Amino acid sequence: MEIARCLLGKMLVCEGVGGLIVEVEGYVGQEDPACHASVGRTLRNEAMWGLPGHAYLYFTYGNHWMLNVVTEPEDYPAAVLIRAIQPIFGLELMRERRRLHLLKSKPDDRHLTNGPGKLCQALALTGELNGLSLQSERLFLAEAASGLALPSSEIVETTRIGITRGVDRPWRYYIKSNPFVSYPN
DNA sequence: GGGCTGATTTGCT
DNA sequence: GCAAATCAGCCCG
Repeated sequence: MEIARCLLGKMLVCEGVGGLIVEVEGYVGQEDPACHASVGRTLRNEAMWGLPGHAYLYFTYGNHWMLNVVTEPEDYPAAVLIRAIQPIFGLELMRERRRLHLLKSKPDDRHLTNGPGKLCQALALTGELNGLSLQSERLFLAEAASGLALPSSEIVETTRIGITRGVDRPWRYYIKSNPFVSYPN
């Protein structure tokens, strides 16, 4: 889970649109009942068994793509789900893609990227990018401007959400008091 | 602001 | 067939 914590505060950019990672969850190994790899190696979760530093993208609930960062060496399935980012670049494009103005609720930039499905829509991340390196032209993960790691006093550790198995493991991390975190405590 | 529910497609048993 | 690492709308207060 060390890597999950390190990803907080890092910059994620896809074709000029992106922001700072503010919320993540770790899914580790076949023994983790919430990890997609718990069912073994399949076509869907193949990318998780691949090289670290690459993307694992999957589709769920009929509408949503989810972005994960593969974290362990080849043949050990583990990844960190990016649950929320703070928008920095390409705000206008994000607003267009999210179509907040068409929703009933009042437009609020927090709704651009405060959830794993929302941020994929805002950055236009789909299965097309599955398995891609996170140091590629299109999709890029970089150090935050300061280059400094976040002090642990700024990180909140809780249980993962939106799952039905392995709910006890405290592998969700987010930046304290950040307005773009989904379901802050 | 919080809780509940329907939507909708894919991958896997 | 069914469950799913979600989201938005609706109701309530």
